[in-house]
Amino acid sequence: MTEQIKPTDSELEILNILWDKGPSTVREVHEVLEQSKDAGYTTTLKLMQIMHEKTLLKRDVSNKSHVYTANVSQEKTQGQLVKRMIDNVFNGSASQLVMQALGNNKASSQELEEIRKYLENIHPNPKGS
Amino acid sequence: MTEQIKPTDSELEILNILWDKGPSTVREVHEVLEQSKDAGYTTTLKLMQIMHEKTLLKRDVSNKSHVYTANVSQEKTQGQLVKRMIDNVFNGSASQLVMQALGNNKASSQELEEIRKYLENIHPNPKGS
DNA sequence: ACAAACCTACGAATATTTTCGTAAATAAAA
DNA sequence: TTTTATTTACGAAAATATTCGTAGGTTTGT
Repeated sequence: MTEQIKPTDSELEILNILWDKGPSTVREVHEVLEQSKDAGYTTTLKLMQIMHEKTLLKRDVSNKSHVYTANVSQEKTQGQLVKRMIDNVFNGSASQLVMQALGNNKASSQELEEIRKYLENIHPNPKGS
Repeated sequence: MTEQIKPTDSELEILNILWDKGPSTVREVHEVLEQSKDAGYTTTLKLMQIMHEKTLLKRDVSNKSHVYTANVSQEKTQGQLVKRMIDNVFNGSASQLVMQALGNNKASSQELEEIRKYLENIHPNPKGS
């Protein structure tokens, strides 16, 4: 069994920023975070330190301002979160999750088109709709 | 804005049982729960009482053993959880979630077929571009 | 050199979630 | 009736997650 990645909501926010920006200092992460929520600087610092202890983040201590990097891939993390949702919320049915994600205008028509193409690749439609 | 349904993991387990079995007593829920985890009876009771306070559950007190029912629909709850995942994990892209859910053999070929049919039936509302 | 700004580490307060022991009431069994 | 089992209510412990103040060190600006 591969290790379970289970970031909390706050941790996920930080991972998102690091996946987006790449290696960053606490200050850099905090400045992005501030735009959407209000938390003190040391709160962000503490969170990232904890994430480092959990090995969710790597860090480079050679400079005064430590530089943190995500130590789990976005793909793999997304995969585990989706799998968990399929199991816990959709009783193991991936298709039910997909349909829920496609309903209610959650996806634009452009996105729907993307998905159609993707589907044809992994499961070509013999009739060619 | 509609009320936010945000069940915890434990609460979701209970909701799943109630959605599946319909109105049930604490004992009935607990017996199902026991099969997959080990927790004491009063733990289940307390959880369901809290869920009732939060109005996640309704209850009928006319008998000695109270009968609980889910007070949120499975559809709506699933929808909100999926939307939250799209926002927090996939930066708002439903298609990315879908592709993640379809990759890595998370869906059987039968499921893929279901999804393909579902997609053909969708009449996309052109709001995104 | 001195002060101001910045950074980390640490500990602890808060908040939330999960767990369960115990007491009181009711029902069932003996 | 007396005992045993079942159920609720309550409170609080335990576990986890989030927040922040403060101290001490380093760098930067004057």
